[in-house]
Amino acid sequence: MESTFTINGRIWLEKDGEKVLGHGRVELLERIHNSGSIRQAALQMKMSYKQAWDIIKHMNTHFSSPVVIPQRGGKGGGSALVTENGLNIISEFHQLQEKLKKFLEVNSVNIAY
Amino acid sequence: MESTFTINGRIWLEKDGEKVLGHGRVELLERIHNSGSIRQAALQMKMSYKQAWDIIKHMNTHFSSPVVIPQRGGKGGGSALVTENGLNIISEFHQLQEKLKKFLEVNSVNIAY
DNA sequence: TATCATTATATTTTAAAAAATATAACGCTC
DNA sequence: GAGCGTTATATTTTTTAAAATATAATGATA
Repeated sequence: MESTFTINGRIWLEKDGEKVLGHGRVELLERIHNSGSIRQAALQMKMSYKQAWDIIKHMNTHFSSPVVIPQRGGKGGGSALVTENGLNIISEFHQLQEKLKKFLEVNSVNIAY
Repeated sequence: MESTFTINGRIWLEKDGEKVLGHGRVELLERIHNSGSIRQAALQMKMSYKQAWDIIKHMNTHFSSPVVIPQRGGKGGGSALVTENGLNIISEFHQLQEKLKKFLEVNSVNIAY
C-alpha cells in the first residue's frame, strides 16, 4: 500500500508579529477594485459587510498609507476605491505567491509515507 | 513615515486536499516521543487530551502506517510510542521547515508600504 | 485482587466566532 | 426634499468551536 502527499503552504505579511495581509485580504482588495464597492466584494466572497469593513479598517491603519478609500453617499449610494498603494501591494503579493508556488513545486516530489 | 513588514509563512502536508501534518502536529509527535505519553504531551502544549487523541487518530489513519502506537493499562497506566514511520515524518518535515525558512529570508528584504 | 495512571469515548458546559439585524449618516439624482 | 444604495456602527442572535466533566477499559505491579 502506498500513499502520496503534497506539500502546500501559505505566506503573509506581518507587522510587529501581527498578520496584516494574506491570501484572503488580497482577494478582497481585488474584488473591491473590480466592483468599486465593499459590499459587492463582500457578497462575492460570501462574507458579511462588517467583516470586510473591519479588514479594510485594519489594513488602512497598518499600512503607511490607506489601501482603500471609501466614500459614502452620492451616485449609487457610495463607492470604494483601491489606492495606488493598494494596487502595488496586490502586485507585490502576487509575485511572492508565484515564488512560493515554485518553491512548493520543487519540494513536492516523491513524498510517500 | 516608513513602515517595514516581514514575510512569514507555513507549510503542511496534504492528502486529498486535506491537511494531515503541520507545525503543531509535529510538535505533538515530538512531545509524545519524549514523554512516552499522549496525556503529558497534551499538557505540555496546553491542549486537551481529547484534542491530542483526535489528532493522533487522524494521523494514524491517514498515513500508510501508524505514527503513534498507544498502549493502555500496564506499568504507569499506559504509554504511547512514536513509530519509526513517525520519526521519519518528523525528520522530513523539519528539513522542509528549514528550506521554507531560507525561502522566507531570501524574500523578506526591503518591503515597505 | 486492589491500585494506579493512562488510553478511549461520550456528554455537558462554556467561550468564542460568526451571522444576522437594526439604524444612522451620507450625498448625488430626480 | 424624497429616494436610493452605499458606507459606518452597534447590538442581538445564532452557530461553531473549545473546554470541561464524567466514565469505562486496560494490564502491569504490588
